[in-house]
Amino acid sequence: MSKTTFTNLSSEKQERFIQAALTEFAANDFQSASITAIVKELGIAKGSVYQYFDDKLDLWLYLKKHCEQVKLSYIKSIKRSEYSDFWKFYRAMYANGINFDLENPLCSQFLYRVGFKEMSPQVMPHLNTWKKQANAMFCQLIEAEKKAGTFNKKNSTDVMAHFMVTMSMSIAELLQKKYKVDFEKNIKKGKPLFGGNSKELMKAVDELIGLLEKALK
Amino acid sequence: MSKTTFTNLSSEKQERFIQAALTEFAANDFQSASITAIVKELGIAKGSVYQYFDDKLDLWLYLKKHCEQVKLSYIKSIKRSEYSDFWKFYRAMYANGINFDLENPLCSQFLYRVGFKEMSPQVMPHLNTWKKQANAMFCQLIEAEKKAGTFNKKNSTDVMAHFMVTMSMSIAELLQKKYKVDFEKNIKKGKPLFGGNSKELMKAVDELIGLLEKALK
DNA sequence: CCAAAATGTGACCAACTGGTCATTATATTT
DNA sequence: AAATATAATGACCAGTTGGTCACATTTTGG
Repeated sequence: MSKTTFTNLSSEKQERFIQAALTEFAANDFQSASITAIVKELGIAKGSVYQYFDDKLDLWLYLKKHCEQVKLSYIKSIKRSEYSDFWKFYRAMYANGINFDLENPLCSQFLYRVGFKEMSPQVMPHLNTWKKQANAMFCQLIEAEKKAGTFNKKNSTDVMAHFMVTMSMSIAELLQKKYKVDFEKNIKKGKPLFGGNSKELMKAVDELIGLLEKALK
Repeated sequence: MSKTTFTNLSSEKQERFIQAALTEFAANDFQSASITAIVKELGIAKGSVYQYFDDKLDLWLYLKKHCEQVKLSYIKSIKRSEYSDFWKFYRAMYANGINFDLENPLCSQFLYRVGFKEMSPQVMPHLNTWKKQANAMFCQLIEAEKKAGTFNKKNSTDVMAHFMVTMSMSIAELLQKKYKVDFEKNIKKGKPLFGGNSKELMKAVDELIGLLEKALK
């Protein structure tokens, strides 16, 4: 997971490298992402990449861990115990997730790829870790809510968890459809992923959460 | 869309070719799918492919249309008017969809890729056509149900449609999670996608539809 | 039976890929 | 200032790709 040569680099250089690599890996899947394209963009020699990382997979894993940590920093601050109602808690978590998207479009796009689109055989063994974690977390939450009586006990926990995880992550697509947000364009122009219309956006989110609520409680 | 040279081929040869191409394009995204691999598998010359199709994209588009037609043949037989209850109708449609999966694992896997995982820039303009159609169809259905009073009028049609389409298509993932069905393995072994446990499967489907029903009515 | 049309072929091409490594340049320490 | 350790380089490699085209083979119909 990244050689000392990379960690020894000045943090500016590291950041520049990460940005360039992320841009490439956010726009292409593992197989198609090109190391050559990254070094060309950075104006460095290809050999340098292999002074920093063992190989392409090593770089990918580093980027993945990096982005996951950034995302985690947005989410872990929200605690269930600080909210009276589960759905208020859920909504707060969601809002933070959107903040993450707005402030880290590249990370967001890359993780979207990793979580939803990636199927390259080389990385298959390293997928699902995040989704599995999210799923496990939701299962735990749901069990607790069942005990508290706010969730329907008749439905199996894993189906409910699947329901929530899927809908949570599908919001992006809804927004693309409903508001014709063009993520790719926004990324290329350096704009925030949602182009700025967060209010409209939260309305759609609210409606979707409302549906979830009706389904599960 | 495919040259006369291909349509002139005996239907056995056509079928063999389609199977081989589909196998490759079901297992790899557009960029990574290899024409060389297809001709090697078939034992024909690479030049032949370009006697049949203009280029890689032309072949892909042909496969897409082919699979969509096969899928459509399973779905179009189900008519809303023949069911008293929307959810019975929906369930019947879903059962037919699963039949399609069982009987055409390669088509199914390929369409799954096209609809969910594909992001190769070359094919981007040709994506979403199916999803858009599905979405439009659901919007129409929902509007009708709203008028009949069986769907909640307070929720916007497009959010509801998104809800249904997303959940419908996510079933595959749920089954992978819940029953640890390994699609890739089943495909390689020539088994049906779900390995045969259709009963267990329909139970999960029923539960999910139950959740949808609660959310929307 | 032969000519003409339709199919099939595979060596070949340019463009790319991830990865290597001997060499050079730059810091750091003695 | 010399010696050593660290970092950067880019020509080069073997392997891949989609696509071409002059040629060989087969099928067709007069």
